[in-house]
Amino acid sequence: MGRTAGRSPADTRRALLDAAGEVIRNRGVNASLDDIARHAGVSKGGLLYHFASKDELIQELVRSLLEAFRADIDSRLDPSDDAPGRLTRAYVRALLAPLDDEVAARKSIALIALLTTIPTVAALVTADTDKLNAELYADGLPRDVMTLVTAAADGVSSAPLWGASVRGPEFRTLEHRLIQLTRQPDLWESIPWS
Amino acid sequence: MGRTAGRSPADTRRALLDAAGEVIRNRGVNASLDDIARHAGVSKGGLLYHFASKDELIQELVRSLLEAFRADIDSRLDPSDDAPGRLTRAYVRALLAPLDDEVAARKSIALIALLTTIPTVAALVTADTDKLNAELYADGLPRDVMTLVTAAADGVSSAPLWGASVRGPEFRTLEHRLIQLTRQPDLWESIPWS
DNA sequence: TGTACATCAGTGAACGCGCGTTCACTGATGTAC
DNA sequence: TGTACATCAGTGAACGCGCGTTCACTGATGTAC
Repeated sequence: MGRTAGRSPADTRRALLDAAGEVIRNRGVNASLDDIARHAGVSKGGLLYHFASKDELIQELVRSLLEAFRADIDSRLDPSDDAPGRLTRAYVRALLAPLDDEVAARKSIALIALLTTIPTVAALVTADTDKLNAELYADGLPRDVMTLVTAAADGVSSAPLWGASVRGPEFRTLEHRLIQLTRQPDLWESIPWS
Repeated sequence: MGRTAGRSPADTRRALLDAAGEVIRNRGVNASLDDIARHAGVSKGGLLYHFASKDELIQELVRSLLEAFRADIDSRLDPSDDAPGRLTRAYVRALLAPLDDEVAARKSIALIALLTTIPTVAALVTADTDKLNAELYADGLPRDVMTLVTAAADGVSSAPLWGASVRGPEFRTLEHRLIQLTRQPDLWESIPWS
């Protein structure tokens, strides 16, 4: 098993990705490999044994974050729900879940946005976004309702980027309303717009 | 006037800030001072004559971006409109204005988000956000309507961060609907939520 | 079961390059007389 | 109006430090016999 006692290489790899996320979240994209490695209890050389370069580390980190984000959404799909809008509902739940949620995927949204600075990362993220958006558009809701609901969810989830708090009760109410709109899109469509 | 012919020191300073924005937008936060200076047609030493350090340059850049953003909102206030929600309407117009708008303020939202990585910048941005949010909360709309409308606007404006396009006609419709909700908040408040 | 050898999972020192910052110098404009 | 001097707005070479990457080495585990 090598020099490090008590954990498998796969554990070390995972620990390195987690450390990369945490350190980058705090210190920004130019956090040093030394910082990251130390955070995972490994030497810089050890980090580079697992990831051949900093680019590769970050690429893998983003991939794992995107996967976790998607898994978070999927885990919020209601198995007993196969009405139109079920994916949209899971999306809303995932993005509006309380920020102090223990699920790491939620916290990582800001991190992904941050990493998008790097061009190769941006390409990865765009591809993922396109795929998810296509699924949302095919979720069976009127396009305008889906657009409103996902935009509002995106807005709440992006607020922390600006330092705004979304802890107020109005955001819980908003979550309920958005979900209700996906269940009964007519509530929106039949508003007597002047 | 010094060595450079044809522009005042103030022009050079402005050119440096603009160059910093453009270069950082393309190359990320660790764009070099050399790149930025060259983009403004000045030597690295010349840049440092105007801004004593990279930190100071970035701080000033952010300050100018925040000011431009706020000026963009204010410029969209309708002088003939003093009904409740007038600031919220200007906010929606500013955030949903077509992305290819010539106004630089709109493009810079992603840039500010990007710069928020840097702790000192984050503090500046948070303070600005808090102030604007306080004004929005005091804009005379029911809190739930204001929360929905600004969240949706935030969501649309943050979409480019993820590589998503917001060019579709549904986003123009959304803008209209959000504005209408601020004019007649009862449209939302009187929905027969089950 | 013991021994020899290979491999795996690292360590940590050294290198080299990029970049922020410093510094000595400079040429055009403004001012005093 | 011409001359001397000060200042302003830069230039560009040099320095030094941090950080990504390389590299020679190492100790624990796995495998063959």
